[in-house]
Amino acid sequence: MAPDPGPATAATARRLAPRSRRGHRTRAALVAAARTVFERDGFLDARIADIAKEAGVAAGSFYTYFDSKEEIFRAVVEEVQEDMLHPRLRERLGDDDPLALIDAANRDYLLSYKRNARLMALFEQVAQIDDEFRELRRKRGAAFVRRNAKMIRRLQESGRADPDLDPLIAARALSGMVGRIAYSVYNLGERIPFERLVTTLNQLWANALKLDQTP
Amino acid sequence: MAPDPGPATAATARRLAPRSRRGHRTRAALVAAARTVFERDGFLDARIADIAKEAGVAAGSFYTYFDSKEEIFRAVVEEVQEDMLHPRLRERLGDDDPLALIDAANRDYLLSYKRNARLMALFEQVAQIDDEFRELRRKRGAAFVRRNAKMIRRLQESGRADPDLDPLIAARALSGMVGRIAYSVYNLGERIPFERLVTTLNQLWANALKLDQTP
Amino acid sequence: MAPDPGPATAATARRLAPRSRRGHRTRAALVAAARTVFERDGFLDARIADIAKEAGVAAGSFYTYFDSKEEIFRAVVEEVQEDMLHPRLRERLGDDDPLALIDAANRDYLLSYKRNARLMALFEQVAQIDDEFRELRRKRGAAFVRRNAKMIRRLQESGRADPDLDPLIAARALSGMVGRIAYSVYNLGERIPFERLVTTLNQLWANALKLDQTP
Amino acid sequence: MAPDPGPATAATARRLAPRSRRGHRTRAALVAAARTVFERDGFLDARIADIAKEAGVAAGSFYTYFDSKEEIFRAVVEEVQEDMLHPRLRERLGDDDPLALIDAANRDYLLSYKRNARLMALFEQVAQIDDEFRELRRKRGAAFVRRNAKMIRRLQESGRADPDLDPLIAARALSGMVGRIAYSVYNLGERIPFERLVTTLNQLWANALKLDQTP
DNA sequence: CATGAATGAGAGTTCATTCAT
DNA sequence: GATGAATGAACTCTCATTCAT
Repeated sequence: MAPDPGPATAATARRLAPRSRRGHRTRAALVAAARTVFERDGFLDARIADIAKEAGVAAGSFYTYFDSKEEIFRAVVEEVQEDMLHPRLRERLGDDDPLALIDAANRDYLLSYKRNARLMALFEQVAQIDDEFRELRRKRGAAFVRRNAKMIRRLQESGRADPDLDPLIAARALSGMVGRIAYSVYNLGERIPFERLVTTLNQLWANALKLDQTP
Repeated sequence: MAPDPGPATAATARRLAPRSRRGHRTRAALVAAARTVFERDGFLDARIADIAKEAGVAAGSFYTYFDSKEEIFRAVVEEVQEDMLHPRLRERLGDDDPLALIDAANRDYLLSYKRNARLMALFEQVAQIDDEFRELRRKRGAAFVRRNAKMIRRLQESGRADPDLDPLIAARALSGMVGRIAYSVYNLGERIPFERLVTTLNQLWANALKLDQTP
Repeated sequence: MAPDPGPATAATARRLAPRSRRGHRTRAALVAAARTVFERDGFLDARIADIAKEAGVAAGSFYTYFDSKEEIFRAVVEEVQEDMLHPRLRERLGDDDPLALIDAANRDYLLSYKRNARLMALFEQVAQIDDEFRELRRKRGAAFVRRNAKMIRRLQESGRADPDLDPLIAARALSGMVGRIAYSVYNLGERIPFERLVTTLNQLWANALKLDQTP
Repeated sequence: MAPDPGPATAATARRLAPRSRRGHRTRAALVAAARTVFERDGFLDARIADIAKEAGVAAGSFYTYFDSKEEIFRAVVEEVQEDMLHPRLRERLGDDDPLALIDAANRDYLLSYKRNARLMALFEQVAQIDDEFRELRRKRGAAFVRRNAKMIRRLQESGRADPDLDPLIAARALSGMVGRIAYSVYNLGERIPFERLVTTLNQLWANALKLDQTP
């Protein structure tokens, strides 16, 4: 399974939210432009002026809605949050078959990672630079890990998973495994066919937890 | 097991190497100062002037030996290479007990990561920014993965590991798992006691490969 | 006669042209300031910061309109182009009296050279340093030469000029003669009274072409 | 005829002249290297360090013999002086045939210019930058002009040249004509075959002075 | 609200010149 | 004399941010 992005961080908008319709349009244009520019140039090389130009507004207008590059980046990230929330997953949480659950989680995570690969790389980059985003990333990972740890613990309790494993560390390790390989494949360009990747990750999870040996 | 840093990258010094004893001292002072400043301020916030000042030389002297921050960073990384080479590992490559081998590899990797944690984080940061270092990191990882894939294949052939696993993908996933958790623990500050961590990783490897089911 | 500056080189402004009235004022102030500073300090010793200060703007504002010293120098030169275009000359091109034509050309050239002497010297200096301006100067000279060569050829055909002369080389030589002496007088300070200079150059042209011997 | 370089300017060596044989060798190597580097890179882009390297000596050694780039440039120029002095010309000064005299002067000048074209361009460049060299160039030209003016005056007195010409201005103009066209051909690359050039210049001189009409 | 020009601190970089060895 | 490393003043250029219109 994979990192849980957690609930969308409430945008503590430092600047006022737009009140007019025109304001909404401008703000939205800026956020869209920022995503384009960030994905094209990376966070560091993206200039405020470029974002404004891409949005078709004057440079100064940027500051009507955002205080800094970090702030608009947060807005961009928030826009993508929903897509990363794996809504289908929740429905299956009641599912009794751990293998099906693992498959769904891995599949969902990899698909949504693929859809937003460029942005995920950006997020990684910014997390290396900015404490706020590092913390944000940590929180997402932690939520993920918590959920997986809970699942492992439940499986151990019902005698379906290796009882010797430390459930929290295992959850961390296995979540990290999926997150890392997604990064390698969709951002560094390592070529692994999708089905093959999902299948292997499922096997590794199942084996690691000894799911099939303790019926 | 964990990423193999591979052989030390030859320093393609663009500026001339020092020819006098004094020059050697200055160059070394700069590299040491750079490590200090990078670890303190991060790569981006480190200024050439600060590195020079920390080394006790004039700002211009930096350019006697290096062309850029990237170049001195490379020199810093190269200095640490040796420590990351796990020399003990090779000796045990002939070892017949896969569990012992895995334990040694994980243990070595985590220890050397811990010793150079700050620098590893820096390396990660720079790899997110600079293509040259991204590629360097990729190469290290690939060497690691190759070695692990070979081991997995051998174990499969001798009937001691799950034959259904794709050895290359499994190697990638499991190597990534170790690398990622090392980063979490030693750079993001997730608290996991060392022995506990090693033991759990060993278990996860052993389970994932189904080492104990095919005697 | 003398070098033809040719049509004004279109300003391939690399930075954006000003869009507001204020912007126009600032840009114009910079160009004026540049001329002042260049004429005072020469091209090499002129610093961007001095030009900005002379224009009464911040140093950084220079880069709103120009990318380099070369570029603002081009703008300065272009501003002076018009004055160097000898508009009166064209009107007399139909003139039938070659002596009057030559007198007009020499007189016009020397007068406009005198008016812009400092700038002409600068232009010469920069042409010695920068290929773009060397080429620009070459083009101007060539246009001049072409025109004079055409005149010589016509005079030869109508039997009014020495038929033994190579018209192109003669045009080059005589054009160069005027250009060079203008430089000597107005930039190196060789003292020759204006009328005397014009008269002598006219005589030399007339004699060199043998105008008065072939009626 | 053409600019007279005048007598070699005494090198007011600011640094001591070399006393040892080794010193002589080093100094000579520096001057030779300087010529190479100047001709390759131009005066402005030539760095002291490059000259020293080209000479195969340490950067600091430069200052054992020269105080500045200007000073070593003067040494380079002085080395070439002799070649520019047209020794053959003097022998023919007694020659009675003005046409032969003019031909010899133009021919000699153009040939020596061609031989040292790159250096002449350099000299021109430096004269645009440095007052000392501007003055040096002016003096050379003046000597040339004086000699030609004297010749013109003599021809006028003996009734063999146009008596209406101002001899000094004519000398300046015609000397400049040759100097300028030599520059165009050998430094700007305007293509004129040598014999054609000499012949045309001779004709222009002869015509301009009306040599053949006043027997 | 939008505009787009102005600001100016701050970093990188060069290289002539000095000087201890 | 020769070496080559150290110096540091000087200058360019960038761009986030402000602000008058």
